[in-house]
Amino acid sequence: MSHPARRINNRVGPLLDAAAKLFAAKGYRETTIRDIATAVDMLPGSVYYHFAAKHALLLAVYEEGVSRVSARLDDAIAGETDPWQRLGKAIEAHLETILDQSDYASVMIRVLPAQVPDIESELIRLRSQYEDRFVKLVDGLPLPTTVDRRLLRLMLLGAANWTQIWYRADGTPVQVIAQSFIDFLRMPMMAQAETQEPNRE
Amino acid sequence: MSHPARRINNRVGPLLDAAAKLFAAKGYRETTIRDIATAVDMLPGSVYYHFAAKHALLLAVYEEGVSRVSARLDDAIAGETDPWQRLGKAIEAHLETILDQSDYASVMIRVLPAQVPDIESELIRLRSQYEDRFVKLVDGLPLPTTVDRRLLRLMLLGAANWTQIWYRADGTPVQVIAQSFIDFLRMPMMAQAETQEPNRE
Amino acid sequence: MSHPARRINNRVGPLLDAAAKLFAAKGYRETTIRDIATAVDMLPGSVYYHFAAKHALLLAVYEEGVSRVSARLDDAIAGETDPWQRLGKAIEAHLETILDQSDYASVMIRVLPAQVPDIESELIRLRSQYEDRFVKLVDGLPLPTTVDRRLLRLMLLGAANWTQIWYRADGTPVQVIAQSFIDFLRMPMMAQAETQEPNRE
Amino acid sequence: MSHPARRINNRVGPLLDAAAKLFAAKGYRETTIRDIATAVDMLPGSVYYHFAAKHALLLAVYEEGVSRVSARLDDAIAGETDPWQRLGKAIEAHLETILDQSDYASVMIRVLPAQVPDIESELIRLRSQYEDRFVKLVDGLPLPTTVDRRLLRLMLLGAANWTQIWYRADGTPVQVIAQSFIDFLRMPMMAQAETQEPNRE
DNA sequence: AATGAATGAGTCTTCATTCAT
DNA sequence: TATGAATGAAGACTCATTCAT
Repeated sequence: MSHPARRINNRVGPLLDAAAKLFAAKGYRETTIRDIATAVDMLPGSVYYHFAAKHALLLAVYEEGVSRVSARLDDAIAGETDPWQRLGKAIEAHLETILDQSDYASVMIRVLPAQVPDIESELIRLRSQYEDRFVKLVDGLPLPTTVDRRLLRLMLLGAANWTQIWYRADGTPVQVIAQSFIDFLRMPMMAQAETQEPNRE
Repeated sequence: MSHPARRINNRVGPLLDAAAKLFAAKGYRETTIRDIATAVDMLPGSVYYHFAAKHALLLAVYEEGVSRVSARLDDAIAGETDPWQRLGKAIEAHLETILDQSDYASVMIRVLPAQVPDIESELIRLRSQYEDRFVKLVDGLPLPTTVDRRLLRLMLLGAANWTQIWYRADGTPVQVIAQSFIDFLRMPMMAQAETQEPNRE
Repeated sequence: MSHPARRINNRVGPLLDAAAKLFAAKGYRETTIRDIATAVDMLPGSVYYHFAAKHALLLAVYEEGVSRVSARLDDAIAGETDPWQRLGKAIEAHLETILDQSDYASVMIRVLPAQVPDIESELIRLRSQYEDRFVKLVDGLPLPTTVDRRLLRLMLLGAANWTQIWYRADGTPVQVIAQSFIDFLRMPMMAQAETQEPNRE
Repeated sequence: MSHPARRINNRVGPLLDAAAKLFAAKGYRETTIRDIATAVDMLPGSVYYHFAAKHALLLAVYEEGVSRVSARLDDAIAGETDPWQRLGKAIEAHLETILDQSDYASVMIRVLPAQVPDIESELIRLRSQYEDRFVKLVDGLPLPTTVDRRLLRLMLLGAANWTQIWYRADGTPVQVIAQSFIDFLRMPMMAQAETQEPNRE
């Protein structure tokens, strides 16, 4: 009752949004507190009323980022039972979130924990909290025992994360990218290739 | 050969080496001119006798990086004729260079052109000059016509570049990583999986 | 009794207590309004409802400090008639108050008027209001006319105030320190020394 | 040969002088890097070419301060053999240095180690390095065994250091102050007082 | 009586860069 | 070739203070 409208007129939300957008677009070091403050029409010093340090802002963004991709991913695979379908949906959700839907999630991929020593361990923890989902997803795949599942996961996730470097919103749709990545792994390229180039051995 | 004048002055070499090592280890923004100068027992101001700006150092490193991976890659695929073998060797050379052998090449992967607006376009040009090799390599692959070769290349290269994030020198050997990446694409996982689940056709 | 209005509001007391404790422990500059507010479970802005400025808080603490040491001292010498005894008791009261019993009094010794230009003169006035007692005390001493009573007082008070720098609650008791200081002045050290080293001339 | 005139055009000297003067006059916290820089006609940032941090400046001042008072004191007592004479000369040297002759030495007395946590221990070490001289000086005194030499020293040094609070260059000369402090301790005040007021009871 | 939210002036510090020597 | 000494613009952060509610 004494704080009926705690959320009203809350500047923390916009502040985080601005931080997320800028961290995602320019990187952590390249973004200044002034940039963020200006974006929400504040003075630099005022930011410190809400966050004790620049890295506290990043941490909050990271947490929200993890929270969002995680939720999005869990949602996406909720209905699926086929292991490959599940992984496909997961990658699709991953890409959609980090490329299109959430600056928070983008930051989580773009900013490396090692760049912010003050909170490196927290950042690492948050990241793996999310990436663990892929461990399980890949573990669920019906694969020959010879396949190194860890490498498979790292390959897929690496490829997905690297899309941040080349993805353009006006190019190949995210869904196509995601589906292609999965297909590249599932489809027997060699076999097909051999069909193309009949063996004459 | 490509830098005849550079050999005349024996300080430029060490300077670039130091810059490459530091850019690779800490990143561009995180590395100061003083860091680099100190590493070669110079004073910050002295660096400017050799390079007009910090970004000129980066550019030189990038050039050398491209030069080195390119040479290494060309060398690696020189003897190979089989398209998949060629790509495999290329990825192996790529990974070996950026992970183990050359700080110059590491920088080329680690430092994003957009981080250095002053020379962004040159950096992009240098990158693609190298990556074009993979365009050709993937084009050379015997693939079903349905395969989007651009996406295939981006996936493979993305996965390869992202290894910088998780690779540890005392873990899985580079060659194994490279070969696995190729195998994941060539081998019909679905089919194999079905093999695992014996076909009752 | 001396602050009838102050009792009405029960927040001013704790506020001053906290300010006194912090000023005494860390110094004036080193203590922030937030430190003080936090100590009484308030917000920084709320402090300004009670005090117009940080230095107003200090002034109030100073006043209370002077009031406390003065009362304590007056009390201590009330029954004494022997001038040296009176001085001894005074020093003892002084030390007890500034070292052990009152953060308010500590502040009065620790914080120099010159550190707070806004209220420098008030602070000086308050200090001397207290120190004047020692002027009288020393004036009351039966001393050779050659003795510069001002210097004697300044020496004694200086020595007493400086105890703040080295005093530890678990070391020499305050009473012993006070008595020693007086004894050092009264006792004929030279003569005693000569007694110790009997002249055998 | 390559640095024949290393000391020529040296700004470190003036810089330290300015720092010492300002620290002595206003205190450590109250003095800004800008104050110091302005005093030597520099920009704030330039100070950092010579000293890595504000507290590094203070440390250098402290060291020089200790060095100066120590030398001055050692010099002053060099010729003296009588223990009280030696102590007297020492106090005189002490007071002259911290009151009149050296801002460096003043700082050493004025700025408390606890005010600068970063270098607190070094500051304490430097202080005691100097104060140890007084331990020896007081130990050398022919005193009744009942006298607590530690307290005697602390009293004397405390009184001396506190002169910084009240000393005015146009008042009692330093030599007189020093001599009086010693006399107060040596002379049998009680006895003299009794002489002055012969008991006729 | 107190709070939440800010302000703005100022703090120490960093760092790419310059330039006379 | 290189250095010593700076510059200046910017960076993160601090803190006493204000004020509408």
